[in-house]
Amino acid sequence: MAKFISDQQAWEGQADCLSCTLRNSVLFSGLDEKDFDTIHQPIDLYALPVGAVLYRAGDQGERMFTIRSGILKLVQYLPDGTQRIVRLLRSTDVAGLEALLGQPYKHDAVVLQATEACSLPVSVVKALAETNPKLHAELLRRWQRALEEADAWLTELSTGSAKQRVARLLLRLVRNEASSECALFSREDMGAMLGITTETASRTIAEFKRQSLLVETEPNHFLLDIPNLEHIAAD
Amino acid sequence: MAKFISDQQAWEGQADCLSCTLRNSVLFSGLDEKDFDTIHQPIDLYALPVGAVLYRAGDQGERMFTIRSGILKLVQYLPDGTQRIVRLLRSTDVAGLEALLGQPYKHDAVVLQATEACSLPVSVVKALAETNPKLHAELLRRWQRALEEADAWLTELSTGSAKQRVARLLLRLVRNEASSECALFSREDMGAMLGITTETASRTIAEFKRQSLLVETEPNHFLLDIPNLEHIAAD
DNA sequence: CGCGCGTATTGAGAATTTTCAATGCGGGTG
DNA sequence: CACCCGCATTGAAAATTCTCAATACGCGCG
Repeated sequence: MAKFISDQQAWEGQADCLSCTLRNSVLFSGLDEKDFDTIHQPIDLYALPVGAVLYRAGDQGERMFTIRSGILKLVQYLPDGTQRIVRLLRSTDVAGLEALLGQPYKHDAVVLQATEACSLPVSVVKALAETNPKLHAELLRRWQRALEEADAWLTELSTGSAKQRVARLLLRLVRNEASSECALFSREDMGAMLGITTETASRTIAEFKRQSLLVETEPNHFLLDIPNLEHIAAD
Repeated sequence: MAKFISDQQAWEGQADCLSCTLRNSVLFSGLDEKDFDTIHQPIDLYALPVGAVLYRAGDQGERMFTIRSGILKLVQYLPDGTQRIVRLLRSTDVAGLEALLGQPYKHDAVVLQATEACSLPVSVVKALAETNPKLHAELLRRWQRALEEADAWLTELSTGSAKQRVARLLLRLVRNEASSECALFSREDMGAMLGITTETASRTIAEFKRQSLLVETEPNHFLLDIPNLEHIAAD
C-alpha cells in the first residue's frame, strides 16, 4: 500500500489482465496471451474513494484507465468558474482516450461512487494497437461511444424542462441495469449534469419523491417508477 | 449533371485528391501518390444547396464526407419530435465517421450554407487506413476533435443565460476566421443549437443589434463587436 | 449525547424564458 | 402591382427557473 498517484489514490496491486473478470467487455478484450507477453510496463489497479481525482484537465496524459467498477464524472469549467459535467464513466468505460494522441486531458476526472480502475500506460496501448487490429478497432468504437454519449447529453439532458431532464437522467442511470434501483448524486452534481441550479435539482427530486416516482429503499438508494418517469421524460 | 444521391444533391465530377486545394488540412493529408493509386472507387465531389440532406439518421452509412466549403448541421430528434442540433461541420471537417465502424448514421446532416463535399466510400477509407498509419492517426484525431466539439457545446452553448449562449455561439462562428463578420442562421436553428426557443433567439439577436453588438453590413451578414460580446459571454 | 459541518429542502420574490398571438418585412408569383 | 408565404420581430401574460435566505437533516466527533 505504499504507492500513490496522488493522495487518496490507493494502489491495489498489478492487474492480471488474462484472468480479469471483465475480460470480455474491456478495451483489451481482443488481445490474446501472446499479446500480453509483450506488455513490459505494469498495469496497475487502483481503488479510488469518492472525491478522488483520477486526473486533471491540462495534465499531460501519460495513461489511460479502464473503469472496473464505480462511477466517475468528467468535468469542464467555464471561464467564470462554473462547472459543467459532460459525461459519466462507468464499468468497462475508458477514461483519458485523448492521452493516446499525446494530448493533455480535457477534463477533471473525479470519483462519484467508489471506483476501481486499471491504469494503462499510453506507450503500452500504442504498441499493442499497432500490432493488434482488434484492439485498434476497439479504440475507434470507444471514441464513437463517447461521442454518442456526448450527443445524447445534448439532446436528452440539456433540452426541455428541469423535470424532463431529471427524469431522463434517472432513467439513464438504470438503463441496462438489472434492477431499477440506483444511488443518486449530490444535487449540485445533478445540476451540473443538467445545466440547472442545485436548488432546482433538489426541488425536482423532492417533488418526484412526494409523487412516489422515487422511493427511498435505503439511505440514498432509490427505486424508480420507470413507466411514469418515462411519461414525464417524453412530456 | 445526371448523377444524384437524392434530389437536391448535384454531382460535380470526380475529385482529384492529389491537386486538391485543401490537400494539407484534409483527412487524406497524410497520403502520397502511391496511396492514391490504390483507390479504385471514385471520390465524387458534390455541390449542395441550402436545405440539402447529405444523409439521414438511421441510414446505413456507406460513405464518409470531407467538407470542402459551407456549413452543415448535425441534427438529432427527441421522441416528441423536437430537434436538437448537436454540431456544425465546416471546411475540412469529416461527416459520417460512424460509417467507418459499419454503423448507421447517428444524425441528419443538413446543409445550412451552400456546401461542397467529397464523398469517400467507406471501403476506400478502410483500405487506406489499414496500410497508412498517418491516415489512421488522422482518423483518431478527427474523432477526438468531434468529441471536443460536443463537449464545448455542452459547456459553452448549453449553459448560462440565453444572452450568454447566443454571444458564445456568435464568437464561435468567427473564431479562427480572417474577418469578424459572419452570416447568421435562422432563429429556429439558433434555438435548436442553444436549447432555447426560436422567439428567445430572435429577441436576443434583435437586442444585440439594437445595442450595436451586431451590425448588419449586407443582408444577413453581421459584423461582431467581439470585445463586448466576450464580455457578455463571460458574464 | 449534543454540537457543528455539509448538504438537502423549502420559501418567496425577482428575473428569465416560454407560450401564443399578432404584426412586420422582403422576395417571388400571378 | 397586389398578394402570399415564410420568417423575423414584438407584445403580454403565464410558467419556469434563478437567487438569496432560512431551516432542516444526517453524520461524525468531541
